[in-house]
Amino acid sequence: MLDITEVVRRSGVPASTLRYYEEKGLILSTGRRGLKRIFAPRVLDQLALIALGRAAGFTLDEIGEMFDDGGEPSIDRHALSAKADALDDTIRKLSAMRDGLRHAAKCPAPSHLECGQFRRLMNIASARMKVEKKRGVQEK
Amino acid sequence: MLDITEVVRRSGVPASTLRYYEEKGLILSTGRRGLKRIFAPRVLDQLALIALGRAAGFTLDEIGEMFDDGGEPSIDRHALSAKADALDDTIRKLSAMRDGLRHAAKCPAPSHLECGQFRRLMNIASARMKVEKKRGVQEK
DNA sequence: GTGCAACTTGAAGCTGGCTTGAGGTCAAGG
DNA sequence: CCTTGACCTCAAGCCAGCTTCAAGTTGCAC
Repeated sequence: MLDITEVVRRSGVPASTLRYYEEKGLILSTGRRGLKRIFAPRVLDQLALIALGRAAGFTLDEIGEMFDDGGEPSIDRHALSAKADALDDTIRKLSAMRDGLRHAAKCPAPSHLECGQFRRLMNIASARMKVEKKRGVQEK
Repeated sequence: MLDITEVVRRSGVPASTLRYYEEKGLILSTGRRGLKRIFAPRVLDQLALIALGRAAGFTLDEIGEMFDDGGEPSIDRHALSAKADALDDTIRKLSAMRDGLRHAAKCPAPSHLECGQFRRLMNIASARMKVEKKRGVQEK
């Protein structure tokens, strides 16, 4: 049994986040010592799985559905495939974008606007904007 | 010269967004007809460029720095390369994630937790979480 | 038994990129 | 001249995923 401090130390997840996850029903504390939450060691796996899900682009709500009533992971393999496909899609778009950026970086045209490839890229991006409702990729 | 309705129609960007961009200094209206904003046709290129930048993961502030005082694009080629590299990095991570998901989807282990590859993936994801301050990928 | 650091709670705040709403103004059509 | 309705402004709201804050408890060391 681990107290919250120990979970923070071993998972790297801040206490505030642990409380938030518990409130959301993603993890469960098994009791208290005084006020302090006590967690079963299993929570470390659950947190790793949450991290994985987040990295793969699942929302917390979606991740919540990946645990059964007992807190054991029971992941729909279809959902995994679907997410893999979605990732593939994202990857393709980002690759096109990367190639365009790379071209623009070394393109000899005086202004990027005079570069055909750059204009094509712009048009793709703005056409996507017209069609897509909401989709974002952040890179910090 | 285009009024805002025309810009909306031709760019697909909502009027509220145009006003927001103008407020942020990303685009400039060249005057008014009554109350209505009037834009130079150039704004369509600017909007396409903004869409491109957004799709490539630039923030609006970063995109703002890509226009010179006159509103002409003057993009630092180094910044483009750097962004391309960042995209590459993201693409690599997403690819690893996709492969892991795909494996998990067809892995015969009774629980994903018993699958070595899945656990490795989980560990990578949670290790990243410990190290990284803020990085996100949204899909859908 | 007392101090105090570390925990607790609930609510509010933050970031980015917009959207929405209330209330106001104006040009054009009838 | 008057209505209509598309635009305007400014402020507030929304989303996810947290973080931060103020105020309240607590276990443990002394």
